[in-house]
Amino acid sequence: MTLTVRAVPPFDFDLSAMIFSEGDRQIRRYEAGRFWQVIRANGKLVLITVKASGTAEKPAVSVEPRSDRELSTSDRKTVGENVRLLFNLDLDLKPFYECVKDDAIMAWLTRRFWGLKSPTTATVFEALVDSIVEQQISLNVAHMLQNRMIRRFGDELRVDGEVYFGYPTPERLAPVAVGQLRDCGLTQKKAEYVKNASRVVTSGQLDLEKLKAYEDTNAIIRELDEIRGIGVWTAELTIVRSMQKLNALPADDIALKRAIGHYYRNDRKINSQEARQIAGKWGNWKGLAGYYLEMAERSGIEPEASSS
DNA sequence: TACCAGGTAAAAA
DNA sequence: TTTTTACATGGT
Repeated sequence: MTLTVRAVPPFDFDLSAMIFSEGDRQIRRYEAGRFWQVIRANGKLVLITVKASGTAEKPAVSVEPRSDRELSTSDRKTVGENVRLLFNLDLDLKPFYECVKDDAIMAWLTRRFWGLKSPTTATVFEALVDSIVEQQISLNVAHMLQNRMIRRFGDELRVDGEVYFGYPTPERLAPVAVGQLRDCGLTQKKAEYVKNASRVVTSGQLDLEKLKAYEDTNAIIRELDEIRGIGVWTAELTIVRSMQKLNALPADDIALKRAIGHYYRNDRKINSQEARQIAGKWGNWKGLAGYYLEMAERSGIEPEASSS
């Protein structure tokens, strides 16, 4: 049973899913034109497999949901909504492209990555925990630790004899012993942060999903910042990843500074102030512009030398 | 081997 | 009030 999902053009599925091509096959991965991941639809675990055909200007996205339980019409509708969220399909890139057209570097990137949309996590909680884990250490190491956590505490779904893991819920993480999180490689402090953040959510003290509706991004940062272990950097990273608010940008981020310095300052090291200054040209699209830069660094592309 | 990697809170000055 | 330090782990 396959369902089709609407996507606002331009949208290049292959380009947008590329970020998941190194992923764990039992958790989340893009391979040979297919993306798959376990999500929750109305409490049911569902393995979704997403494919696309057509062009960036006329994209055709389809999803095949599979579960060990019967899926109702309502469940399938939820699956479609989740896919639109995961790949940010309702996002219109045109205003972003228009906004940065006078920035030569960013304009080049938008041509090169035409149709690239930044992904969104299924839940705000997932982005929050991932961001905590990513504090201070390299992404390679962070991904390893995250995968260990997901494999250890995530819900298992068996489909066609294969086992897949969904991201652990706050209910699952709140009661675990700090030592168990440390076994995954987290520091003592990070283990405490993750457990505490889970408790803040399960106790009802903070409704993370409700923060998405806030108009004021700074108000969200302030609320997240009150959670122990969450600073401005972690809050901003959580917002850009999970809330489809692409105006937030962690200007203190060491990788972002490296990328800006690389493309805008001839590979020179720059400070946070300089990063903010350059990012000023991106208006309300700082977060998405930062994503394009990150993708540029990953793919190792360079602007072609202008002929004279 | 030593140092760095998409920070943060707590201790020390 | 501002500056320094511990933190875990994999890559280089």
